[in-house]
Amino acid sequence: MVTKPPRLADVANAAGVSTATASMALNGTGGSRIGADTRRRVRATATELGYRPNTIARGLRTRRTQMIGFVGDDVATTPFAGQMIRGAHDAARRAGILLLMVDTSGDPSETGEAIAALQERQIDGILLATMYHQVIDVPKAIGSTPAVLLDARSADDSVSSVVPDERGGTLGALAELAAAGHRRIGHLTTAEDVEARRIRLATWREHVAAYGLDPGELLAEAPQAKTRGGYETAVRLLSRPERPSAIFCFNDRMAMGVYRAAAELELSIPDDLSVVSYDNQELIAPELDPGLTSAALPHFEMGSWAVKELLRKLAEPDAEPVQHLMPCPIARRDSVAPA
Amino acid sequence: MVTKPPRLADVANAAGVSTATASMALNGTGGSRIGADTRRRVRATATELGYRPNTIARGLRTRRTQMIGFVGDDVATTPFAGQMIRGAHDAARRAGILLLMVDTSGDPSETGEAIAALQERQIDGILLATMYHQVIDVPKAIGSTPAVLLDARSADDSVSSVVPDERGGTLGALAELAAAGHRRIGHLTTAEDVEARRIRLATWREHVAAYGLDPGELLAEAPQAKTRGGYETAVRLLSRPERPSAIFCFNDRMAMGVYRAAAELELSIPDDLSVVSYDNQELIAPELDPGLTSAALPHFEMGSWAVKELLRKLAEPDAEPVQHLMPCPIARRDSVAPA
DNA sequence: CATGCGGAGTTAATCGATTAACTAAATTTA
DNA sequence: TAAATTTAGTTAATCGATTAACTCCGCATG
Repeated sequence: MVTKPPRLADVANAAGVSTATASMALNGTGGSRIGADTRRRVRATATELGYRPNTIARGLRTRRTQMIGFVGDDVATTPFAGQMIRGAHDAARRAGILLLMVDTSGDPSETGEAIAALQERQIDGILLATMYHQVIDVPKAIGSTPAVLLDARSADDSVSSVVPDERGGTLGALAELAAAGHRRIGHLTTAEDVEARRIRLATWREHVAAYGLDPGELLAEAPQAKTRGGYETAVRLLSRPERPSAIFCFNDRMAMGVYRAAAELELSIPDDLSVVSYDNQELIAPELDPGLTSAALPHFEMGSWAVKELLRKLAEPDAEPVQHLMPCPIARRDSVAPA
Repeated sequence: MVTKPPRLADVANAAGVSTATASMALNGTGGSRIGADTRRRVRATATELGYRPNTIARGLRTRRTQMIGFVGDDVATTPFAGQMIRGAHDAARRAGILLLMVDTSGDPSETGEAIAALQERQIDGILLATMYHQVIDVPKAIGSTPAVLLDARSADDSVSSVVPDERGGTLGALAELAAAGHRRIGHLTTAEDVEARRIRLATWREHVAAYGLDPGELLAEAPQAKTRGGYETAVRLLSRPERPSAIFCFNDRMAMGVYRAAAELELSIPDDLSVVSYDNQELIAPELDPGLTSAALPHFEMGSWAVKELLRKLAEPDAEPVQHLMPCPIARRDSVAPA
């Protein structure tokens, strides 16, 4: 037999008070209007009956559903982004909030529909996440719904956002090599025109310029940031007359190609060649042999920061938007040796 | 200036009808009670005003929120499971339903809380997903909420579920090798006691028995199903007097270790050694050189199957639970050559 | 002694939809 | 022509909470 879950009215009845009193007793609202023992009695009755409030009914009245929307472009699929969801999820959970997920499969026309679907469900706010660090226009469908961008910055900074500190991460990775005495540090980059490429490349150029080296000799570009591209480009770079003593790779997948190239050219990592990289992808960096030193993309931290910022926005609607750079800590492993 | 979104009452007013008529006109309910031109007029007014129904209010009345809960134990983090979420998400989206996600971080005591949090929000049903194929007890917190298990089967089959057809996938992988003329097929397994290990191992044993081979000679077990374990175990297996001409690996990470072992023993894949594996992990199988032939875990398909089954349950509450085996198709690459 | 006030509640309105029950006019049927 | 049925709506109840406005009692104060 299926018994219906108890409503607030059932609790109120059983405790011999009105629903108003029951509501105030359970929520601790209404100040001094509720006596201490009435409050205790109501609470006990609620526990006894196994009362759980109907958040839908409450949301209708209070205009707060304790749900926030997570809109991602293909986010659920990409491997690291799971951490972004988890970071957001954890911070939300701690505040008694649940995540309503929508994935747009990278189709921008779907984004508007996704946002509308969330708004129909009266979510309290929206997290807008992109698959990789980029600059976007905030979809106008957002309207006045509080929102925070994740792994993206808005062109006009009208909304709070958090992105990885790519420059800091690159400086950190290069510092690992510099500390080991490397000067001639090569860079393997990708031809894909993304924010990450731009910043990592520019930061590496600063380093090269600081040592008065020729970037042309030390830079190589693959058409795509994949293992094959890393392999082919590394073979070219390492076959040049004056090869670098260390390589900074655009990402771990390319670094995987560098390992293959080094093996083929009979260069031992890290003794003949030190390697540092970016992303710290969990299925790659620790699994390579030797373990790859890599600047970590702080997806988890970005996810929870975004939720906290959204909660702040909900608490103080007039607060100024904040653009946050999240540090990329270096995961030290065994791919760096003294020059 | 922030104008409030229009309510049904606003549409009804603007169209000069009652809210009841407006509701019926927009939803197509109420049979012939609404005239064709009234219906048109109401619809036009709704579009004009940009009316979007408040699903929360509707849900309070209809007891359908068009949301389903997705409870995972660490699911968001694990790499393949993204596909499971996406499969579920896609199927749900197509039916106008959104996914409310909760992750329990693998903590069983949290599962009850997670389910309660979802029920408070009046979700229409629950998807209960586990990180890897296993047999579980259905948490009693579920109560009478319609539920479907994902990548898990309930001990008493009281709830619908979908799991990968591990036996079929193993047979398929072995058939790849058999078709290439291999007889002496080794198996690298893991010591971890999981459902997948049991079925893959038992199915491989059937094959060995069918050819009258000695399983002891051809089987090797690593403590964990990781790259290092695969490497060490493969070195042992391939150094035996009569080494197998092909290896079936428990998973792709172990296969990655086999590749390393083969390189070290100067065996060329696939000419000296054919390799097939399981999981078809997207960051491993296609990235290895040569590409690894692997039986795919159909996470996406399981995700969407589970949603469809849940929708069926919602439509016909008295339907019998179904235990579904989802086929594991073979992803053919270049790691198999004729014996 | 009347008045004002704080304490402890209750009553009833409200959030934004859906839907059962009712109504009035037009049309068909007997 | 009167009764029955169909058409095209309207009115009001309802879902399960929250909360503004009101009541009632006892006590202190001028």
